Amino acid sequence: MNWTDERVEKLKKLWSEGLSASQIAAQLGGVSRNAVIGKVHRLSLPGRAKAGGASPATRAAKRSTSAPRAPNYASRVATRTVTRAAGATMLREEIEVDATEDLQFAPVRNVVVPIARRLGLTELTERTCKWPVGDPLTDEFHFCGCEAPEASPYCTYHARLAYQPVSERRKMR
DNA sequence: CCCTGATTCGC
DNA sequence: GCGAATCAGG
Repeated sequence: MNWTDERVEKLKKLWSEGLSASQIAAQLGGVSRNAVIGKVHRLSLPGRAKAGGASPATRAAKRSTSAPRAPNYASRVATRTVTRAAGATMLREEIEVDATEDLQFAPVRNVVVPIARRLGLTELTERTCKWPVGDPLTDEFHFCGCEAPEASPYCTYHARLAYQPVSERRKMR
């Protein structure tokens, strides 16, 4: 892919908004984060004040991170690790109870869905949960994005919903 | 290990 | 000019 005017402008915009190089690369498509960084240099755009970790976006996200923890969060996903407050896709973490799934599958009340990272299709990696959430036709659509065990497309919670052993189905009733 | 931006240098 | 490889860091 070559740097058309449109792509360069988008790059400038996103970069000035504080998105990371990899995020920008994902949105532009067809380029690596290195390509983005290289281009940023060539355009002699202002670099980040401090390299590494704390980008503006990161700080902003961290600030709004102290959301109230859901009441009985630990019921069956207690061992889930939810430490990933930062990442390539630095999107605000949200505690959310997925009402739809509860109504559809869960017989047990108060089962809290793990923190969704609200990832877009392009931000998924090998170890992010690919459980789709919401209507793909709306912009609310995203993926769970929680940490998934190696070789699994879903996090432990969603894997249960995806692959239901007969034994588990009985419990569901 | 995950990620970040910065730099270098062959193409 | 481009961007992969590498470096340096959280």
